[in-house]
Amino acid sequence: MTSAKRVTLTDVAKLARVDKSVVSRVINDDDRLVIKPETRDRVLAAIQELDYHPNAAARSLRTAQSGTYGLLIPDFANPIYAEIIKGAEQVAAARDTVLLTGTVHEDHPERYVRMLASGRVEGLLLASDKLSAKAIEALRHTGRPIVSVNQRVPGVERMILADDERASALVVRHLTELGHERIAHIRGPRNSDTARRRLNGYRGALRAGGLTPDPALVAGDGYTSETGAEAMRELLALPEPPTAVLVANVAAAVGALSAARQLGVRVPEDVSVATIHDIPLAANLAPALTTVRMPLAEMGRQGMLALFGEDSGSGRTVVRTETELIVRDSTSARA
Amino acid sequence: MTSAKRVTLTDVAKLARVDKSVVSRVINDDDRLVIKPETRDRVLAAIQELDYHPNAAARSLRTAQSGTYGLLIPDFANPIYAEIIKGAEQVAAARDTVLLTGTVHEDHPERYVRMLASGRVEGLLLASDKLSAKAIEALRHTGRPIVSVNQRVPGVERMILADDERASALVVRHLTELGHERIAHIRGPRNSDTARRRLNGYRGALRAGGLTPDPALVAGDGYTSETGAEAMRELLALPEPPTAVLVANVAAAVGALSAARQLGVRVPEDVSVATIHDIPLAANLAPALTTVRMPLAEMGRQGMLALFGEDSGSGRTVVRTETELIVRDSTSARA
DNA sequence: TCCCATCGCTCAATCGTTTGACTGTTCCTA
DNA sequence: TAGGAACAGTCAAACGATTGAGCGATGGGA
Repeated sequence: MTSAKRVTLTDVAKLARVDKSVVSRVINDDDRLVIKPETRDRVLAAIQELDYHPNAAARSLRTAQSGTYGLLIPDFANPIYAEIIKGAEQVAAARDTVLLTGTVHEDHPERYVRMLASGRVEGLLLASDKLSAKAIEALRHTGRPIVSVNQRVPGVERMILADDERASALVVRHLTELGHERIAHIRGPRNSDTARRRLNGYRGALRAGGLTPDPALVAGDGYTSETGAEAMRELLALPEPPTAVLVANVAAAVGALSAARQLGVRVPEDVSVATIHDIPLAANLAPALTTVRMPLAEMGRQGMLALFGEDSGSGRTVVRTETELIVRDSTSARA
Repeated sequence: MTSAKRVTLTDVAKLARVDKSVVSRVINDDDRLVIKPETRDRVLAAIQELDYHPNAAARSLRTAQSGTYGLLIPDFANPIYAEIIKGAEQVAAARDTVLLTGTVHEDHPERYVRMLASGRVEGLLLASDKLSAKAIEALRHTGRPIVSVNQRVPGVERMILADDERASALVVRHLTELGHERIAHIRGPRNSDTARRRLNGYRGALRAGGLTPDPALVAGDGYTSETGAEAMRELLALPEPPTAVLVANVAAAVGALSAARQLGVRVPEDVSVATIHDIPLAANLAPALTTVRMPLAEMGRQGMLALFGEDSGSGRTVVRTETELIVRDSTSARA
């Protein structure tokens, strides 16, 4: 009910019997301010008493800084973004800035341009590949810092990547150690940067293990359970089917598992399955999936740091820490 | 490279050879402005030419409106919030306002108070029960609109709820129709509003079906797979175990399923299992779970509308649309 | 004793928009 | 032909915080 109109700096100054500039400097710890302790106390008491909170708009207007950063993701339903968000939020909170997370709507790219251009957000973390080239150009044109996370985005100078090649390699090595030689790959979308890197890693690791990549053992073209199921059926229909499959992501792996089940092919007895991204779902499937944990939260963290210009290097950063193979029930020694 | 310092209304006004107030009124479609079409065209051309974007801070300062609303959730990793976010974002985008979604950190409730009090956000959608009573009181004290979604929050006047009682009832009816009579309930946390409502619905539906609720058949106290597994073990250890179980949420159901598997109890042959919230995971488990789809996106939508004051009623709103039983493989006729 | 430095503040301009009030033309109507 | 209405804008005061410059009083050193 205490619907006090609105408390401003002037109100506080009046109550504390000082100029509002003093209040402002006290709040902002301005070291050019020389002040008697008792005056400072009066100011602080007044702030307390009136429950004063600085107006964000006025502050932004004067300082040309909003203390807000944006994080663009394609879809909240995909749990890998939850991790990225967590890392980014952590850094934002520590820097006392606000993180504005939203999904990209392809139909309205100008929304994001406006947010940057109007000064509402100071910089953007791009974790989505759903933005068109011209939308990105428009974003870049605002002159505000933009950092991409988890994929290369043409035109964006700073990027934070996971070591997708190594993730694939970890799986392939695990499978070869189990005695597998016909190792297939269900790949992600052709236009996806991560999918390409995972494919590269798969091929490289095969060669490193003395095996020759067989083009017939690469199937699929998507990150959904439908494309995964379809690709699995293709592979299992081969004259000489694979004994193990590296699936590019968990959604596709879920599809692959159910396709195998429907065909009466047992996992891991008849075919081993492993995938990339250790989201909780992976552990709860039957059989529980062998996966590679990726440093998603760390990537969010580093992305945020790069936005602040607090990162070490320049250009591309590959986050290697935390990448780890998690062996569960979906892979076993070759029969 | 065109690093023009910063384009303001004054720049546009100069180029268009009018007063800046004219430009402002043109932009805001002020109907009190009378203007020659050719002048308006000059203004629009100047805006285009300079790529002018109104400064959000200045506008907020003057109008005392930020065009930003907050949505607080406990955890991005929980897919039910992805749905709520989707609905809320939709409305926000249609109203041309910005939605700021963030997770609640219990350690820093003043963060949210500050955001409201500083005028950064104009209102709050609360989808989290992680806020302490005094944090909520502090939020309320800002005098800004607050709407809770998916649960009752003491002190918050507007709330959007799903019909959790009915969801439980749908499952119980489905199970009785399959011939089950010993129907158990693995309940959610004691301090959770949704958990209580689901329990009530379960009891009510049993009675409506002519069955007497047996306290021994209610187990559990949590929404995690650990509590679900534990509760399932308890139930299966009963002298006369249930033939069907309604689990309060999917996470607990996942635990329940794996507990059953470990004990060699088959689902649905030996015991039927069903749960509430039709998230994608439910369809991908083995066996695929029978669930009740809840109107989460619709709740997000309505919550946002309530924030705008555009909702119909006052106080409590229960969203019934879209609630639907999805029968899959985890429930079958009693053996 | 005088001067200057330091202390402890105050003054006022400024950030970019919005908006109520106001001004100077035309034009129509009585 | 005077007077009011409609037209086509202009003026200037806000909104609330930040910040460089300024200014009187006190104290210390030469």
